[in-house]
Amino acid sequence: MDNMGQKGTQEEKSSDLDDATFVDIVDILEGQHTGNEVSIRGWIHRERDIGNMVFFNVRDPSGIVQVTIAKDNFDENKFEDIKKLLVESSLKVQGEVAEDHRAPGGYEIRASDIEIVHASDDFPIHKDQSVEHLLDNRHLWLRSTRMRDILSIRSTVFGAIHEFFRDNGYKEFQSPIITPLACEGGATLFPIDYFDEEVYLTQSWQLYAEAAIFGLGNLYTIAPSFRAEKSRTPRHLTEFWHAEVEGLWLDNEDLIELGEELVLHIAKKVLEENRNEMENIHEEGIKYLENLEGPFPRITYDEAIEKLKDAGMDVNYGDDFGVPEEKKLTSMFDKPVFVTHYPKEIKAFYMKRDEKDPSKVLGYDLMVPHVGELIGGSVRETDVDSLIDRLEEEGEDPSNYDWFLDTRRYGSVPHAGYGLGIERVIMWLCNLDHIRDAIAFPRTPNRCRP
RNA sequence: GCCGUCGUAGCUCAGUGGCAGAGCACUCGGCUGUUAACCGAGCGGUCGCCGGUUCGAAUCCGGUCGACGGCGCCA
Repeated sequence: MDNMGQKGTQEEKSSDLDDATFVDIVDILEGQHTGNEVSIRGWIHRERDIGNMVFFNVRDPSGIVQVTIAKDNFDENKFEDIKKLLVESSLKVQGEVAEDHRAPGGYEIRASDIEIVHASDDFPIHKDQSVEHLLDNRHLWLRSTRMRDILSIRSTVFGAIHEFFRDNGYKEFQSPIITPLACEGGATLFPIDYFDEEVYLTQSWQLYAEAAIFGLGNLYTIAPSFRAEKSRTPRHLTEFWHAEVEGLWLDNEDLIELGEELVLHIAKKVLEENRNEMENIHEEGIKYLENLEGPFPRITYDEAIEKLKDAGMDVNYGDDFGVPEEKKLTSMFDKPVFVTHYPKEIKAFYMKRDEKDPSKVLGYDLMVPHVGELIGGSVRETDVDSLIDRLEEEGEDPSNYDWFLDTRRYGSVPHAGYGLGIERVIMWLCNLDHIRDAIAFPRTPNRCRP
């Protein structure tokens, strides 16, 4: 750096921008710097040139403020260079902050000095944008205030999950991503070539966690899960972030409470940390979250079927709920709803049967409007012979699960756990039309780039 | 996997059998208070691809590829 070329040296001499202290734009908009000389750095969000004056809306990660550049304050060449800048050019600006009703946001910086950091090429995203174009240019669309807001909320959600489980004595445990095992019965796996052996990307951390709790105790994770299903819906990703938990000695009621408390904690943290983002993304959601408290309603599968029949829907005992059923059911409650005690035939092999009614399993789905299933959880089957029977019913070869079955051969104990789809939580909080906006670089059946 | 819609300029779209168009972006010119500024000019095309019908195809027909929307499957 001390070996810079001669070009521009004179300019740097007259500029304080190289060793300036930069302020966040949000603080200017909150009136903290009014009347003061400040420096900011960021990107040109919009640009208007009216001849002898130029207006930039400059964005940094905290906000957007108008910068006014009057020709009189700059030498002619510099002013011409500034006029030529395109949207998304990066720059440093020094100037006085003024409150002015003509400026968007009510404040502006009257520039006394500008350093062009990089003059942008013609930015591919303009005012007319199709879904396809924005997805093709996702790496650039991440600069939008919309994606910034959603991904800020996402960051809070991840933090809240870690905080909740750690505060409740759960340890973080990592399972392998590469695995020879299926886990969820129906879901399809992505095969990978592991030195000429076909193995898979994991669908779930659960089976490995069930082995680890016997030593470590209660566990959780946040990890990606992969599903090779060509699901063309607004609620599915092929790669999604999965919060999973496995706890010793838990029964179904404990597990319901653990799910409810997690969801309430996430909602509380987002309200605390992302009020501004929520106002931009889903203002009505703020009131909903403020009023959200436990307990959430709990109904059994049988009750759900009855309610749907009473509402005139054509459903029969034994059916799993499709989109129309989920919509109807969730619309009957003003909070997330737990549906418990599903028939064993429509649930995974590892779920424990209810002793009071062995046709049902001890587990639940937590459902919310617009998104569907947020959490799926269950008490785990602890009897090795029952597990083998269920695996055979699913057409699986129990010998592939031998190490897992060992967890039931050596001091088996009651335990339970659930999985939460984090993008679905974000979709619910932000009222997103599509789950792909809940993640920076979504992976769907038709798209795995950029 | 099934059903549907759409592929024309960098972007958003119009054109439905007879000269390839508009708005925005970009370039140039004008403008000292703009608000995704405005005014004038310019630049910009393998009409997704392959084949067929026709004197003539962006347009009609067959196929194919891609994207998007909905269902199913699941978190």
